[in-house]
Amino acid sequence: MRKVRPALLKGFDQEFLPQDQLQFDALLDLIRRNFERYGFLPIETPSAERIEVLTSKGGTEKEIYALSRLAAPEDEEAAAKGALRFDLTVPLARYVAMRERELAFPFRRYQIQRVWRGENPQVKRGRFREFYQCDIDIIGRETLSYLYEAEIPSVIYAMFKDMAIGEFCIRINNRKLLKGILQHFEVPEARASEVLRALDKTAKEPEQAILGELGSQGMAAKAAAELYRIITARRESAETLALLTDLAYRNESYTQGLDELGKVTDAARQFGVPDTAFAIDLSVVRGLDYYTGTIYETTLSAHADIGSICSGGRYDDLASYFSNTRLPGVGISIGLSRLFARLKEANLLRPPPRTPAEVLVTMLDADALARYLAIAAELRERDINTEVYLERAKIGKQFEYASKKGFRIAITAGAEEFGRGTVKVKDLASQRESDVPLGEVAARVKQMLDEKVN
RNA sequence: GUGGCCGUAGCUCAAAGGUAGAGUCCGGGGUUGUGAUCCCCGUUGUUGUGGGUUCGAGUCCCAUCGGCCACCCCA
Repeated sequence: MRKVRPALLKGFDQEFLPQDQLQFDALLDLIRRNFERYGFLPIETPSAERIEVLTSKGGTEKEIYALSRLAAPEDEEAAAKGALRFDLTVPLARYVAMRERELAFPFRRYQIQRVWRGENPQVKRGRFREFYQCDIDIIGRETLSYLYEAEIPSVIYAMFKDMAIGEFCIRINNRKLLKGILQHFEVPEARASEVLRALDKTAKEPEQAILGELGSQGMAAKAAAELYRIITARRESAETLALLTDLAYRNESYTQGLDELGKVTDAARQFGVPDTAFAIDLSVVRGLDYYTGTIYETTLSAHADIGSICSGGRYDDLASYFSNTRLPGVGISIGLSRLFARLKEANLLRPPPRTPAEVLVTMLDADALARYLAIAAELRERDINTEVYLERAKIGKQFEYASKKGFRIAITAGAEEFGRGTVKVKDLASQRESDVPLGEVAARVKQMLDEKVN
């Protein structure tokens, strides 16, 4: 029979060997645990949504995968109603708009699910067509206190501290402030997004390249240089605020943005985020379509090349396309697939357990199966994850299996041991083996496992 | 979508126009009931696909498909 070549689809290639999956799951669990610590509630939404819901914001068709059956007749295909979601924010907006009357506001939810984008994948940078996002958002009804904007850095801080992947910096900026600055430099509205995009590259590109870009957007050389200087000033956040206050640009957007930035950073400190972990950074631009106020971007201090590991911001009205109620919100997103890929590449992840089970009960004598199963049952009763080797195989092969899979303890017993009322308990790492009376097996295994942790 | 690089065993790669190989992995063995080392044996290929040049093509030429990288954008 002709075999089908086992192969994956470009960009749909994130599957792991069990050992890597365990490591991935550990990272996911850590993120979830921290979200829950702050009282965020879990939700999931369907993988596919109505096309008009997904495209309500416009401009994203290119990367959206539409749904259609393989055997669909042409007319049906043309009428495809559904498509795979490309982020978790649009589905959230739809979700909240649909359930406004049942939810408790401010609504705090976390969502950890896959999303799909038809862009060119770049494996080395952790970019795929199917990937996990971990989002938290806080949605208010009509109003939402700036204090929630200050709470977000606190969640980020707790989470990445827990991850123990080195020093990181939560860089904070404000879209209104940026808008005010551009207004001051008389950048026309139509050119604003191009200018911001250019400023967003200050970390990657040399000054000359950016000044050139600003010039081609119509800025005078002197103004461009001045703008560049302000945007790239790196100071303690208090100093940056003082500097911005001194500039005293006279427009509403600037004044309001500066006020918000001051209040949010001040409050973040009260939430316990140390000054070493955050900074005001005017070159952070982020999500031009979404955010209207505070924006965040987090990077690792020792691994700038990894880029942003978590980003988000405040928006005035989440569900304006779906509801008349004004729903302001603030949230962040972690690209988990990307984060995992990059952290693993940089060797920053803790090694995972090699198997979820700690004990392997070998089968030396198939006739004694009942006794092996009884030992395993007793261990599981005591919350010790245990596997029984059920294939008839030479004992050497069973130990090889135990070693490869990473069990910590193997239990072996045959007629000889059972005759004495004992079993052999072996620590696989140290290769030490001892006889243990049947009644004490669980207690002894538990003791060995506890010792190893310390 | 635009530009550059690359397709040989499951994986990493040799073979510079003349019989397709190595390492690794995987499987078996090294006499009674103990794994990571070592030794022996073994499986694996329409050289991405199609055409052309040649006595002869993995190698040269053309086309095509696939992959990687950069740009755009973003997680």
